[in-house]
Amino acid sequence: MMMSKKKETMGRQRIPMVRIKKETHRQVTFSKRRAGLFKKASELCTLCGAEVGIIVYSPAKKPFSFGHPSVESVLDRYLETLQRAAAC
Amino acid sequence: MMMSKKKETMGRQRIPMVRIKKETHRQVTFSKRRAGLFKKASELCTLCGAEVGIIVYSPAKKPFSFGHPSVESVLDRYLETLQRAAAC
DNA sequence: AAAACTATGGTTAGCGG
DNA sequence: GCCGCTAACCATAGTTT
Repeated sequence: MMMSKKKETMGRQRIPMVRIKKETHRQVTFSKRRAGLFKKASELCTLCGAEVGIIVYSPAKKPFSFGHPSVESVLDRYLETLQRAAAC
Repeated sequence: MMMSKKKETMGRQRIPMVRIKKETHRQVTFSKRRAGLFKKASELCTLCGAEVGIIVYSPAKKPFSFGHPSVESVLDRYLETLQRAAAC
């Protein structure tokens, strides 16, 4: 319940850049920041014509991915590059 | 009455979310935003204990990568997952 | 658990060196 | 090209619904 009109929320607070201890809090932060990361990646693709592939494993080891034009195409290209380098 | 002092810079301006036309400008934005993306990824790893692998191809098709603990380990795990799914 | 909200920390566009 | 600067836009921590 809102008691005062001055400040409805505390706004964003600074958090120390270390592993978040509380499991539930860590999970919430993971969800929010994963969404933010994928949005940033999407903007990089749109603005600059970049191709991006991202794979993320959650603290619970669940996989999430982002790809433009697709994860597979970016991965394939990367693996090809590695093979070509190894062949030299 | 004194004239207000002119602002030294315009600060950050809003840019339309479409491909940047000017090549040099696009390259600068790519460099800045790629660094920002990798930093966000690094924070996600630290805060949440996530594992992240990112591959980016610049507009000039030059590859950049980020990985925690390493690109290879995240990629390997992802490819394993795909194989296991295909085997079912 | 997930979604909405909002103030504030953080990212970055535009310049200058 | 990269680095630093500033101001304004944007992401998100903390909170409520």
